[in-house]
Amino acid sequence: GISRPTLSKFFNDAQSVKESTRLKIEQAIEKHDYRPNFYAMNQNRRKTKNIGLVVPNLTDPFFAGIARKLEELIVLSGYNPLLLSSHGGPEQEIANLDSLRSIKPAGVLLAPLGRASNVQKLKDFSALVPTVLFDANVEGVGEAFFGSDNHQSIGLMVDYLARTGQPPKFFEMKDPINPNAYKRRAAYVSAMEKLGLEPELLQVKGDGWNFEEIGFASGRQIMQDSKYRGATILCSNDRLAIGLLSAAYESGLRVGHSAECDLRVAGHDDHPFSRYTCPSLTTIAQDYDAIGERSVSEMLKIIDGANGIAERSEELFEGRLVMRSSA
Amino acid sequence: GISRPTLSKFFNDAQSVKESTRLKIEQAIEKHDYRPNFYAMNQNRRKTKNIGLVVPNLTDPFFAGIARKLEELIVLSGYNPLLLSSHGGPEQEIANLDSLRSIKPAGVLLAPLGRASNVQKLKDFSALVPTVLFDANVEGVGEAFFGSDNHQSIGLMVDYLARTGQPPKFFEMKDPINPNAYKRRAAYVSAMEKLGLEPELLQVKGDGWNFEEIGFASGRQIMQDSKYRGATILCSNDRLAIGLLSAAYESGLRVGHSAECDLRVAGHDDHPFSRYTCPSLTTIAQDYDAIGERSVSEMLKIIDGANGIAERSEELFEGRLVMRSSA
DNA sequence: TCTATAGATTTACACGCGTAAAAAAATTAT
DNA sequence: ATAATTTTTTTACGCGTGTAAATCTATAGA
Repeated sequence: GISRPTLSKFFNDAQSVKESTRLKIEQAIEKHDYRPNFYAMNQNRRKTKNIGLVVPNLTDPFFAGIARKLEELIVLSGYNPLLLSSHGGPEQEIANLDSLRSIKPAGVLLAPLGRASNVQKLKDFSALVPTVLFDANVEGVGEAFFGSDNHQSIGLMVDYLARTGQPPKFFEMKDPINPNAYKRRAAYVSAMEKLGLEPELLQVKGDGWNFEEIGFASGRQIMQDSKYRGATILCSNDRLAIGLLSAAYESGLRVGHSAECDLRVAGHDDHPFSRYTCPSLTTIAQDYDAIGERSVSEMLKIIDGANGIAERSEELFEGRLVMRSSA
Repeated sequence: GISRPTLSKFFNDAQSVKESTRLKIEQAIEKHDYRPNFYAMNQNRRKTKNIGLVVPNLTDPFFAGIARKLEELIVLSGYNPLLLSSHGGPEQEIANLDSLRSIKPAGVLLAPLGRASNVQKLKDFSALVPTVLFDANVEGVGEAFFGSDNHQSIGLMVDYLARTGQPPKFFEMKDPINPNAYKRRAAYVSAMEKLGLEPELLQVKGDGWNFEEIGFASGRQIMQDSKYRGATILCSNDRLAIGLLSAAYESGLRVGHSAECDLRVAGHDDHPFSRYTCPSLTTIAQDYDAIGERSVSEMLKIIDGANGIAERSEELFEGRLVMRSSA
C-alpha cells in the first residue's frame, strides 16, 4: 500500500521515511522475503554504492591482509567493496579497471603495480572515476595517495642496525617493480651517509613477484662468499628476507643478533610470516590501520564532496621497528 | 543502423550475427567507444554471466592460490568471477552468500568453512543457486563436491615416513574447524594400523585460523619433552608445521631426515611457503589444477544442462608426495 | 524459376528501479 | 483558526537492456 518512490527512499535511507510507513515497509519485506533487485537499483542511480579495491597480488599475504582491512572499512561506511587482484600483471591491472568501469563504482582504491603499470591508462581511468592510491604512488594518478614513509622507516632500521652491530648492506632486486623499492634504496643510502658510513648495495637479478625464490637463489651465492661472514643484511622487503633466511639455513649459517651468529638479516613490512621464520625476522611494521582508514575516509570525502578543485593530497605514515631474533 | 536486439545477440555471442553486420557493429563500437551497461544487461537476463567464488580465508596463501586458479578458469569460460572471502567466520560466509544472491549469479563455487558453517543456511542457499563445493565437503550441500583424497595422501605420507625412519605421530588441533582435518586423522589411524603400528595422536588446543601460532605455541611445549627426541611428526596441515618448525628452531632442535637430526616433521598441502621453511618442508601437494578444472567444468555443465535429476557428484583427487629436507 | 526452409533481423513489450516535479499531509507560526 | 512552511508521499517518466514472436532474407532443392 505504498508507492514505489517511497520504497526507493526507504532502501537508500530507512530513516528518511516516516516511522509508521517504515514499520509497514519492514513488515512487508519480512513477509514476502523481498530484496531489491541489485541491477535495477544501480541502473539509474547517479552514484552506485560500489567501491572497487584493486591490489597488485592477492597471493601475497601482505596484500591479502590490507585488502581485508579495507574491505571491512568500506562495508562499515555503507559501501559495497569489490576486490580484484592484478596478479602481478599490468594487463590484468588494466583489465580490472576496465571491468570496474562497467560497474560504475563510486570510487576505486588502487594499489598500483608500480613500474610495470600502464601509467597512461591509469591516468585515463582516474580521470573518469574517483581514485585513491595506496601502498605505491604513481605521480599524477588519482586524487590522493597514502602509504608508508620509507625514508623514516629505513632510516630507523639502519640506525638500529648500525647501533647494534655491523652496519647493514642493502639487499634488493636490481630492477625492482615496486616504486617503494626505489625509495627504500635511496633512503638506505642517505641514512648510511648521514651516519658517515659507506653504503653497500647488493643488487641481485630477478624478475616478477616470486621474491622468496629470488632471495633464496641469490642468497645461496652470497652465502658462499666469505666476505659476508659476520655481515648485516637489510632486505628491501620481508619476502626477499624469507628467501635469504632459507638460503642461510641451507648453507648452515647461523642468523641472529647474538654473538655466535654468522649473519644478521632484517626485512621490511612485517609480513604475516615473518614471526615464524627461522630465526624470527626483525622488520618494520607499516601502519596499515592508519593507511587504510585514511584512504577510505578520503575516498568518502571525495565521493560526498562537491569540491572539484581539491589538491591531490598525499600523506606518509611512519613505520614501527619490530625487534625479533634475526637482527 | 542496426536494431537493438541484434546488438543484444552480438554481445552475447559475436558469432551469432552475420559477418557483415558484425563488422559494422564492431566499427561502430570502436568509433563511439561504446560499452554495454552492465546493470541493464543483467536486469532481464535469465541467467547472468556471473559466478560467485567463496573461499574461507583469503589471508591464507593456499586459498589465495586456489582462488586465482579458479578465477582464471572462470574467465576462460566466458564468465565473470566474483571473489569473496569468509575471513574464517560463519557470519561472513552467510553474508557472502547473501550478497551473492542479490547478484543473481549463474552459480557459486564454495569452499565452506566446515564445522563452523551454518549448514542449514548453506542448504537453503544451494537450493536457490547452483552450487559446487570444493576443498571441504558438507553433506547435502551443493550439486557436487571436489576435493583431495585425504585417505590416499595421508596413507602415502605415513607409508613414506614409516619406511624412512621412526613411524610418525600425528600433530593436529583437538577440535579442528576443517572437515578435512577429521578425515586426515582417521586416515592416519587407519594407515598406521594397516602397517601394524601404534597410532599416536598429538592433539593440541587452539581455536580459529591462526594455525602457525597454534603450531608454534604447542610446539614449544613439545620440544621440551625429551620423549619426542628422535620422533617423526606428521602435521595435519602445513601451517601447523610452519609453526612447529619455528618452535623447533627456537629450541635449538635440528629438524630433518639426516641421521644427526633430532626430529622429522612433515606437513600436508604444499603451502606456497613450505619450500622456504627451515628446513624446507616435506609435504603433500594437492592436485589443485585438477580440482579447479573439475569444479569449474561441473559448474558449467550444471548451468548449461537442463538435467534436473542429476545425482550429487563427488570426486576425490590424489595428492602427490613432495620430498624435501624436513622428513 | 519457384518454393521450402533455415537463418538473420526487427517489432513490440517488459524489467524494476531512480529521479524530478507536483501534490498531499503534517507541523509550526501568526 | 488560519496561513506559511516543512516534511512526506505520489504522479509521470525514463534508463538500457533482454526476450518472444513476427517478419524478412538467403540458401538449397525441385
